[in-house]
Amino acid sequence: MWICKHMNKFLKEFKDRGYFYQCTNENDLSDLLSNKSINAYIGFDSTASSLHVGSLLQIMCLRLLQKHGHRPIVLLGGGTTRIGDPSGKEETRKILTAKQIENNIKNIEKVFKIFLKTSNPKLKPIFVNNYKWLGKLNYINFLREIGKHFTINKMLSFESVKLRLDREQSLSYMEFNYMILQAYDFLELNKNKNCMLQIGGSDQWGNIINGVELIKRHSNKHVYGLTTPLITLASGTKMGKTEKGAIWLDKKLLSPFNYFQFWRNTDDRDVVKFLKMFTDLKLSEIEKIKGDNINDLKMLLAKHATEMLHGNHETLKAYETTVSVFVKKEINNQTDLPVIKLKRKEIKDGLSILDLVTRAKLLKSKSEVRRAIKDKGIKIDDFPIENDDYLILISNFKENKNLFKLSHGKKNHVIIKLIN
RNA sequence: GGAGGGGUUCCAGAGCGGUCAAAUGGGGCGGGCUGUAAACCCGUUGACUUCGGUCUUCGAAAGUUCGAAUCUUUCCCCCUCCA
Repeated sequence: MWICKHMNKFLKEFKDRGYFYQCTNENDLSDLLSNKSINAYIGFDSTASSLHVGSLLQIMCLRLLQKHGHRPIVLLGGGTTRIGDPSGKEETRKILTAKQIENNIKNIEKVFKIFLKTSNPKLKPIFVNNYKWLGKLNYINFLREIGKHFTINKMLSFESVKLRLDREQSLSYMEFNYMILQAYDFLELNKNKNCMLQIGGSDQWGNIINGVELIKRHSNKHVYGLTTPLITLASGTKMGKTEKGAIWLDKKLLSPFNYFQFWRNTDDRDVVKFLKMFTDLKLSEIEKIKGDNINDLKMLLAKHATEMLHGNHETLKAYETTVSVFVKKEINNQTDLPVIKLKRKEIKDGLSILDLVTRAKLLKSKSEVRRAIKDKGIKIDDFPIENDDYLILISNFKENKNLFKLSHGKKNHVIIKLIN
């Protein structure tokens, strides 16, 4: 434990928060981080139009870096996304068009501008797109300058490659080159942005090492790699994707209320871990409160996590909606729940509950609604609908209230509002 | 190049001429218990329905048959073994 005394503060917190998986030359890295302010990068996939919580740990790493006076470089892979990383993938990925990728990058940048906002110009994130250099590569020069540093023997031994070969799944030459390109990215960032460290998920270890070694051979400089663990939930699934879809970090794709609910519904066993990982609460503080009521902790987690992404105002709304839906069981106009508007004339002769539930997107088909009704799973203001021939009428709207709550199960609610 | 095995509903995986919208398990969804947990228990899990049924699904196309996921032919794709 003698190392701890000297351990760099950033690294210490990195470990204490549970971000650490492995790193190259820890002692040297620790010294470097203590002695000066460095630039460090993480590459993000640009295959989707936004990021989801699966990338949040990485983002938090950059945030922590910034907090300790280092500057984050965000690499959005316009070049490598055109290739597709074979790591952890069983099949060749779909190739996106240049236009799609550019749009994705633009949208993803917004996420970082939120999480990495700072008033210190020296710590502002640097955004880079590797298409800028990868797109210009000259094949012959590249082979001579970079390719000579890679042996096929070694490349074949990488987990990502081995897996595909062992299973006799095809691995295209294009994908096989992915790791070289990522290594080249690091070299490029080292040369032009003085980047000394690459961080990534543990599945990126091989790719990161390649970069570290390439820089050593090519430029005779020492740089470092650091990886984070793959987070699996206590329930055993991967973080970020639920049955209902990905937990997007974009309110157009997932409302702040649903984002809040995602955190509120964290498994008991993960709560303290997530408080450390995904909030800015001090570790000493978390130690103090970790024995508190588990549901209070979940609310705290949800509040902090949502606030970081969606801001104060949206979080308050999400919080109040949560309280009104799950605690007070009342609804009001200031709700974050989706609102479906009904015109008076639409319900004059009655509107089928089947149509209303599908229109509210609580369920996809009328058959599903019928089944749900049989199971007592469709409720209006918490009273289960008994029959699937139920009709919505003006009388459903109580006096001096022009709305009611329509629910599927305990967690899916929609406000139905009467308009003229 | 030779020999064989297979593609089934979200996934795994039965079915091998009618009783098959298709066993079973997982997952999902709903209900119960609770704490908007976990575990457990129950129900449900193609679409439309006037609840009588109707329509679309078993790799693709064509065919045999009163009738096909099940048989035949062609095509596409996977896998195992031998060279």
